Amino acid sequence: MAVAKAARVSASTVSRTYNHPELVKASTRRKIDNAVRRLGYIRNRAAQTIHGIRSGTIGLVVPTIDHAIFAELIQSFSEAIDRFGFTILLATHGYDLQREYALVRKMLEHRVDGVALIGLEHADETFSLIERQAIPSILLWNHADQSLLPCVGTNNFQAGKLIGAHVVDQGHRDIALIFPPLEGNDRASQRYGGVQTAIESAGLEVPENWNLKAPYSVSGAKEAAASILQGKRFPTAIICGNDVQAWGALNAASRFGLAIPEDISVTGIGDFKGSKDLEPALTTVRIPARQIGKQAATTIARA
Amino acid sequence: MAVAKAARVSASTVSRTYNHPELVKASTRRKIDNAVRRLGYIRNRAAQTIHGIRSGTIGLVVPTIDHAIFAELIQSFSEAIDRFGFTILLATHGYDLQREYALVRKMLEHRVDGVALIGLEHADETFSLIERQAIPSILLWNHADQSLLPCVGTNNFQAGKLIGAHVVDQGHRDIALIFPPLEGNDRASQRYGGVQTAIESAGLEVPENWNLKAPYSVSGAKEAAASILQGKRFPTAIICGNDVQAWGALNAASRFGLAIPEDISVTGIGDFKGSKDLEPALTTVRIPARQIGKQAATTIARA
DNA sequence: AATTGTATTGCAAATGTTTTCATAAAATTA
DNA sequence: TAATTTTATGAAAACATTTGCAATACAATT
Repeated sequence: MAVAKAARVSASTVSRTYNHPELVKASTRRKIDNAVRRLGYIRNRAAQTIHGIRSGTIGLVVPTIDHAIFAELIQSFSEAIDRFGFTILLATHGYDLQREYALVRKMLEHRVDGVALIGLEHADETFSLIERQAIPSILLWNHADQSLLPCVGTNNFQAGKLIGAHVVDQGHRDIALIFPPLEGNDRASQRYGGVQTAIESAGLEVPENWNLKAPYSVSGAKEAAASILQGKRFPTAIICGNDVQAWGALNAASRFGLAIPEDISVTGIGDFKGSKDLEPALTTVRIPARQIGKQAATTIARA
Repeated sequence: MAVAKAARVSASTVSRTYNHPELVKASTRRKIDNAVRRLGYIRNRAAQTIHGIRSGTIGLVVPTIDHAIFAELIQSFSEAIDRFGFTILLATHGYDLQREYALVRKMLEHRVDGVALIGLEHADETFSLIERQAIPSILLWNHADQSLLPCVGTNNFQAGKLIGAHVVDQGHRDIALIFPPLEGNDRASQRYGGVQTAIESAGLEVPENWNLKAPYSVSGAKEAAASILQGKRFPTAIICGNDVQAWGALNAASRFGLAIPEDISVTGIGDFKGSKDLEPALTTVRIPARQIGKQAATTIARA
């Protein structure tokens, strides 16, 4: 190796200077340091990794980053994992669980020291892959006691039920729903289930044309809400699957000149950082993204 | 190697099955395939990397992810780079350029095939490191002709000047500014410079107590705006350094019962996806995050 | 001066893969 | 059938590093 040559020592000694400096004489260390600096040498982790030494990376595979939903989570996960000396290998699958499988495979090719995925629902191959490779893993954002793999997150069914019950308790009888597409998204599915459960157990029902699926974006939800508000009959409450869509609905209500919460109530479910500052205020269930990220990082780094 | 043993062939043949399958007999390939499946074998990229074969990773170092500013950029960059077969190694430095240097070093230890950074301003060591290691690099988000390294982004000075001139042209004379801290953030600095230039060249001046720096968050800006609006004299326009802060200012205005844009004008600079759907509408300069990400990915993948 | 102990370093093997070169086997041609 | 070409495979070196073991050097003790 070049540095060893330049410092006139063996490769072993260079290696030791990095990994067990106390075993090498101060003067030798200085020689090596100089050579390192002179040549601009940077250790090659790949070469370490094939020795079975950990790669120092954690694979993080998320559906998407740009909806601000996961951004906060990724940020806190990244910060926390960094403190353990790991770096994140990041990839997005766009709610396609087959792609997720392929991405996890790719992560394993890179010999990540662990994988973190969003949600509890994944392709069977993904589960068996993780199991066979015996790679530390963690599922984020959603929580269930009987999960196959370790998970940290909230119980989204409960969150949905909570918000549904809250709206019903406020006396609303005409309720509309705006949710994202549910396939491949167990978080949304469970929230939806929770909301429906709460509504049904109050003996209510959501009419077909008030039960909408809209794209996971402010504008998508705004359009959906507008289509509801255009009708001659109005709901008195719109329950949205998440804060981004709630924000869209809020904007639509403003556009129609409706006062919140006098004329209409809009609720979200809290995966959105800015929600607490919205005017008019949004009723929402907070989900502690930062805590989830931090806790997850700790769990997987210790594995 | 285990697979070679199990299939009773040499390691060379296994390698060829992956890289030059046409060179190996179909029957042998089948044997190897079976062994691979049976053992759940996954190629070790680290071992390839030490051969000088590319690692298939690009290092992306950003100030932060969770402000939704960069989320869209990261998303599009990630998608685009994925199409070239690369995976992202992601890290955040929290606007600390020394930390950024350390992170870039770490990326180089992992032998990334390229690095992408945010902004044009970086520690000298960072520049010399990139230069010495001759690693393909790209600077995102900001653009300048005389940049030391390749960059794709917008001219933030121009953006600032544009919005400043627009506000002045509308006849505003009492203008307040809310910007994020400028240290280590050349995007914000340049916008600020542009806005100030526009204001000064109209012969105007921003009073000290209307020229605020606030944290890069909705709530931070909301507070700052509130402190301005509490005074007995009001500005007729608030120019914010970015859309997140503009959103905060908007919320503050709503809280004070001010109508937009009749009573007060609020402008942002567009790094925020949902801005176009805000009610009341936000005046802003759009920055094409998706395009920047895509273009950057293409540039660096080709390098 | 001989012995023992300790501190420092190098050697060689190992890691998982790719690649070049050589060789063996099979197929083609004369 | 022999000679030649083609196809398929293996052996060995290379990549950058770590590590166990051996060797050397030096100091301390007897």
